[in-house]
Amino acid sequence: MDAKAIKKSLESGGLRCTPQRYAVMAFLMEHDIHPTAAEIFEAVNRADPRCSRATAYNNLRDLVQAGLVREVAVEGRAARFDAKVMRHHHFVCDICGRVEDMDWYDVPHPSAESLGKRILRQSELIFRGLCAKCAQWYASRSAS
Amino acid sequence: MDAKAIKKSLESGGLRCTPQRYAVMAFLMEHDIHPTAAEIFEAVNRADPRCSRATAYNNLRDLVQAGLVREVAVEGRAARFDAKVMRHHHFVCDICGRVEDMDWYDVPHPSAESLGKRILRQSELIFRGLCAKCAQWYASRSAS
DNA sequence: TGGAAGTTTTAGATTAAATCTAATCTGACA
DNA sequence: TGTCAGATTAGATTTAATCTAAAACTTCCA
Ligand SMILES: [Mn+2]
Ligand SMILES: [Mn+2]
Ligand SMILES: [Zn+2]
Ligand SMILES: [Zn+2]
Repeated sequence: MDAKAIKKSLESGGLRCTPQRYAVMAFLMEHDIHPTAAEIFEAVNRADPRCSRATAYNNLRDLVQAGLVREVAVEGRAARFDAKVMRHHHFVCDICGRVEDMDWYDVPHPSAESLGKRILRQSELIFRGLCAKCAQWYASRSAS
Repeated sequence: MDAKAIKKSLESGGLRCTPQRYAVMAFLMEHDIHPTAAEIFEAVNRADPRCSRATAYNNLRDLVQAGLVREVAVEGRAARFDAKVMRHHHFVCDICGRVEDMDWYDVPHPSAESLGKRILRQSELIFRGLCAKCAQWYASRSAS
C-alpha cells in the first residue's frame, strides 16, 4: 500500500497525518472486510500498541466527516467501516453476516413525484441472501 | 387500526397474541416513523404500563424472526423497526436523521458474473439527502 | 375442576458499544 | 526556543441490548 497516497488522502481531507490516524486509514484501505471500530482498534495495536480506544473512535469519526471513510449501514450492534476507494454496493449474508463488496452500477432514481421536495444526494443498494460460502454449506446440508 | 388484523398477523407468524405483543405490533402498524426499541417501549407503556423492557425487546426479536417486522439498516446507535406492511424503500435525511418510506420499485439485479455463487434473496435501496423539511430550512438559510 | 408442561413476562443485573472528561503530549511555525 | 491549536490518552460514564431466574400465565388432557 502506498504510504504517500494515504498521507495525501488524509491531507486532502484537511486532517493531519499522525501515526494513529495513518494506521487507522491504512488498515481500512488494505482490507475490504468492513471491520468494526473494535476490530480496527485491535488490529492497529496488534503490531505496535500506540493507539488508544478513544483515538481510534475519534479518528474514525474524523475520517467519516472528511468523507474519506464511510460507515456502512447494516443491522447489528457495532458500526462497520469502509474506506471510500471506489463506488460499490454491498451484499450482506443472512447466515454469517459477512459484508461483501459488489460491483457498482447506476440505480434508477425514484420518480419526481415520489421524491417530492426532498433532495437526493445518493442511492445505496444493499443485497441480502447467502454468501458463496454459506450457499455451498446450505446446499450440502439440505442434500443430506 | 383493525384489531382483528393485528391478531391474525401475529397468529400467521406462529405467535400467541398477548397484550404486550399486541401493543408492540399495533404501535408499529400505526406508525411509519421507524421507532427505536426504546421509543416503542416508552410508547406502549405511556397509556397503560404493562410491558417491561425485556418483553419489548423479546417481542421485537420474535416479530422480526417471524417475518412480521423488519429491522431497518441505518447508521446510528439504536436499531429501528418497521412493520412489514407493503414493500418500500427508505430515505434517510443527512441532517435530522429521519427515516421516511419511499414508493417501492424493482431494482435491477447485479450481473450473474458479479453475483458469483451467492444467492440473492432481496435488494434494498436506501436514499440519502435532505428530507422536505430540512431541504426547505437549508434553502432559506443559504439565501440569508 | 386440577395440575403438569410449556410459554411469556418481569425486575434488575450484566455486557457491549460508544462517548465523554480533563489532563497531557506533539509538532508546525513565529 | 516558546507558543498553542490540534491530537492523544486512561479511565469514567452513558446508552443499547441482552441475560437471569423467578413468577405468572395458557393449554390441554385426566
Ligand atoms: Mn465496501
Ligand atoms: Mn419503512
Ligand atoms: Zn455467509
Ligand atoms: Zn431532515
